[in-house]
Amino acid sequence: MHVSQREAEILRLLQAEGFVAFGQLTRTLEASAATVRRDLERLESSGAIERLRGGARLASGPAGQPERLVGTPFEINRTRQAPQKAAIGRAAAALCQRGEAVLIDGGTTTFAMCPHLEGRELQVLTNSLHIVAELLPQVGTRVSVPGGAIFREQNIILSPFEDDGLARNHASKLFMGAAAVGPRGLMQADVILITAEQKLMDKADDLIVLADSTKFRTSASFVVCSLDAIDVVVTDSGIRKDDVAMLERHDVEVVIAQTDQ
Amino acid sequence: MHVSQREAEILRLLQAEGFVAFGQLTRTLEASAATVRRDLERLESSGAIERLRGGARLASGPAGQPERLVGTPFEINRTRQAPQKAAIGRAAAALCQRGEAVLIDGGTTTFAMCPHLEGRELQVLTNSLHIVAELLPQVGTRVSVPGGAIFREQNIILSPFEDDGLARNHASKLFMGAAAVGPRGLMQADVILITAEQKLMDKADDLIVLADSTKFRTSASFVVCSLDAIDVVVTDSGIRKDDVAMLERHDVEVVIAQTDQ
DNA sequence: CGCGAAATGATCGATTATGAGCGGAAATTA
DNA sequence: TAATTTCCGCTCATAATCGATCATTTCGCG
Repeated sequence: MHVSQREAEILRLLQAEGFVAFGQLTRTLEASAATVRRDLERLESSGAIERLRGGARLASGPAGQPERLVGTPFEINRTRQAPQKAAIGRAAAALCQRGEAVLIDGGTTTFAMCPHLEGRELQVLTNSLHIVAELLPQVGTRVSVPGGAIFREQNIILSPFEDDGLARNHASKLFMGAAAVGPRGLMQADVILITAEQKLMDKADDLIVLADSTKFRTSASFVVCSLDAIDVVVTDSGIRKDDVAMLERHDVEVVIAQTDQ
Repeated sequence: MHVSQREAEILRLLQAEGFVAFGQLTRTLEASAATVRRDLERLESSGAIERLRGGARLASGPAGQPERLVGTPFEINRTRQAPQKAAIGRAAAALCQRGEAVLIDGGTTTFAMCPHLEGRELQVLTNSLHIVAELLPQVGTRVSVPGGAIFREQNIILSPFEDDGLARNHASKLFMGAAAVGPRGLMQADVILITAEQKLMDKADDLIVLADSTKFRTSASFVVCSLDAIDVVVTDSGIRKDDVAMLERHDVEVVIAQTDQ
């Protein structure tokens, strides 16, 4: 069994149980104690897990919130392309004017904006409880949510009705993630997001899409809107020239976030 | 079972019951008395719990465990009358039919219902983010929220508009806390709660008030509704006979939760 | 095939968690 | 008040874990 296999297995066990005992790992991985120890060291320094005497558990997020939520698709996705998402989040946050009213759709890329919104005194409306939890401690930021049922899988609020309590709501910018972006437009993998996102789009002047560069080389099931509806795309330096050209042909402004720093 | 698991379980039991007996801990944790003792010592020195002869209870005072929430009115209030609130929460949860749609107003007493709602497959609508966070991990429970702005102080969602996205919403029961209950009716200390609670009352058939017995011997600034509007009061055995008589004169059913067990 | 780097396994001393036993303190009961 | 029960704090022995070091194996590469 190889390093990557063992690490994957450790994370799998952790997501299933929340905690793994040291002895259990040496047995299920069929590796020596020293090896397991080194695996755990590596995972800890990468920030994925937290070691305690006798075993390890998933790292509690930046806020140390209830461990109930770890192991969700959201948490797993969050670690993918993490440096790129962080850079994109910072660049997107920089687009906000002080005191502005903005909408932030759910997703791990838009979530990366949150740490950089502190002190901008924004009025944020979001359907993502992850984002709510992240923004709530920021004293200057005002947070609102639409009405509706909470979908556990995505941890977002969706209303089956036209009426979501936001009829009077309006914002200058809408920040939205994407499963994929291609010539046919912005795509999502989950059908229940479509109507919710279209409702949000009606409420905002500008649509700003956050998508790391891998999103341009893939595809997803459902088209949310065409490229013409997009005003700005924030991505990372891995984006290809022809994708930039494709976006600019549709009058989309392309912001490339620098991952360094 | 390991340290972190045991500590989490102790805190979970404490939240549900308000008090745990020493013998109960050794049995449910399947650990020796010495180990349980050491766990309690650790939790006590961290300020999370308070030990007393025969068991432990939640620390009264400004020292909850997630640092974020320390000092908030909610956390301070939560430990007041904790065993009584836990008993009231259990009794109130028992009033719910399987699969029922209920409204739960924010507050520390209504919050105490949450651990006992698991497995009842309820459809819960609440304006309290504390309750949302507590109910979300329960797989059978469906959670909805109204639209509106989030007030950091109370951690609840309030809408300044008539329209809160819940026009089509209805429930058979509304569970509500109170700052005080007296001859003039149900009282709250915070004025911004009044209109929100009146909106909720319109959506439910029955109003069930959760109030520990100390709430009958105090007063608060704002009257939300008269006693006649209340259908059931759930309280603890500390309530005085004349208060019970007062409630029954207004056709209020009184449920007295037993703290023991 | 040989070399070097990386990964793995084994060992040792130190630290820590756990369980059992004991004497004393507190609460209960007679 | 005295006897009894229960609980608490303490010590000690045992077992597991940890960090570090060193030998061995595996793998990649020329």
